[in-house]
Amino acid sequence: MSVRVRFAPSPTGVLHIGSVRTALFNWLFARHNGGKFLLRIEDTDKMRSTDENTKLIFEILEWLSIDWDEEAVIQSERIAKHKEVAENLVLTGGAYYCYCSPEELAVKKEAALKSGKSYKYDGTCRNGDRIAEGVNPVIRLKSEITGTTTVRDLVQGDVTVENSQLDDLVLLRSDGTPTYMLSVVVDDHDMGVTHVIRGDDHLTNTFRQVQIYRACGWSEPQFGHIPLIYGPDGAKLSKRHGAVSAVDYRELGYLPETISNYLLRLGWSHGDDEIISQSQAIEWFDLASVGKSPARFDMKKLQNLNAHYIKQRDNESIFEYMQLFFRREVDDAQREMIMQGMQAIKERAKTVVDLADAAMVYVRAPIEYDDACNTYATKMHIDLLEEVIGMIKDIPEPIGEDEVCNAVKELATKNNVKLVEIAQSIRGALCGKLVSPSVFQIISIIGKKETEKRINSFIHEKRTNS
RNA sequence: GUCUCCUUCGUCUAGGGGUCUAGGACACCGCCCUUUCACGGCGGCAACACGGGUUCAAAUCCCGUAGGAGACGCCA
Repeated sequence: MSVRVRFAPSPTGVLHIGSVRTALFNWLFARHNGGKFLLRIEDTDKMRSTDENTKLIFEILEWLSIDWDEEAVIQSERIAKHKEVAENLVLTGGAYYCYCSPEELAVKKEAALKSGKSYKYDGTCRNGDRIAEGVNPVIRLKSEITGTTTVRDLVQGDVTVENSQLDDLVLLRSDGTPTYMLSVVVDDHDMGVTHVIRGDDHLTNTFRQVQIYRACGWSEPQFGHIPLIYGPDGAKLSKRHGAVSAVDYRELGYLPETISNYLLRLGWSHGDDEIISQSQAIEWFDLASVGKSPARFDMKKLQNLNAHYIKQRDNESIFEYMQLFFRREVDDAQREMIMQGMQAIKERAKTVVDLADAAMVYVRAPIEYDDACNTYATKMHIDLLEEVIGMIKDIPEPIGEDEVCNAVKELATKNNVKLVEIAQSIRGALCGKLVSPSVFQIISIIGKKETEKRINSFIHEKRTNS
């Protein structure tokens, strides 16, 4: 039987980075096994689901080159089917109507909590002999109360629980809508899902779901519960840890290949390999190598990987991506200059945002000067800059990097100062800060006129200030 | 509280009885390169949670303990 897996996100919030990993693992598993990767949007909570979130799910998957097979299933369109299954189950004796009101249940729950016991539905209506007038009943599963249930989990191994720990879960709410537990089982069955790979927060739900499969007389899929991603403090990754949505990472300037590679290595490994391409991932991926222990999200390692993939990308494609982060129009001439400086700025960038930022030195004069520049703006430096301007005038255009470099070195020797003194003051004048690619490279790219203009502005600014 | 799962450097991990004085990567520190910052190169620091077994031999197998996490909804 060929493999069919699914990714079933709920559009009640922005797609969590942990969900993205679940999608990735499912996709890799399907592609590795030559099976199908299906998508199902679990939008039954109409109050909290939004079209915007649904759109983002598609968008992020496409961004990560995670393609799905067949048409995405919209869960809310299948409610009638879920309902039918629940009602059939009542007919076959696998489920029953329960007339206990939420208020009654709340009282019992409170009492259980008070006496220090864990709450479980007590089965008041289980025999079907109780009907309360004027109450819309729910449908509950008549689950096994003796024996044990074992899930042979592909990641976690065999996990067994006493059936007495489980209670009769609600399948259909009093308003006639199906619960999550029912919907997942019915949909997975109807979609022919063979392997359910999801976060291990669902592991204990699995026992309940298995009971539903059995009550319906359906064969169960295989399960693989992968550990969740935690924040740096070891708790479930959440908003307070910073970026949690996949969209956030895109906006922070991370490349899709970075995200895939990083997420894959979180909890899964292939020997000592760190840099893994998508095709290698497909070739190597297996559930057996997924670790059982949860992994913490490490932003530093993500950045390092991103820096690696930025260097890997060709200039054209990275420029396209950078444009999302430019806060101004970039004309063809400017584009040309950025392209010339690309290699230099790629080496320094951790994110595409860094890259877009760094590219600005080729595009425009500094908007303001960092305080640090003052160290290289003493009278001596200003005088030296005057000389630099004179010196540059003598060099014919187009001005070469080595030429300026040699000329400035000569100037340094002549004035008996270290090269760093002149280079840094030029840097301050050209960039407004003391960190940038080679100043000689910048001069050769932006040209004589622009160099002169920027240095003059700097001199003017620093003279009037002092 | 009950149930379930987890536990190797700060972090991600390799390892599946002897090849482990525990390997790699990120981070950190130092040196080299150098006009700054990076990049790159070289080197360093740093871990088998604890306690009992089993065995000639345990990071590896078993049992406890401790710690952590998740699940216990008419949410998904």
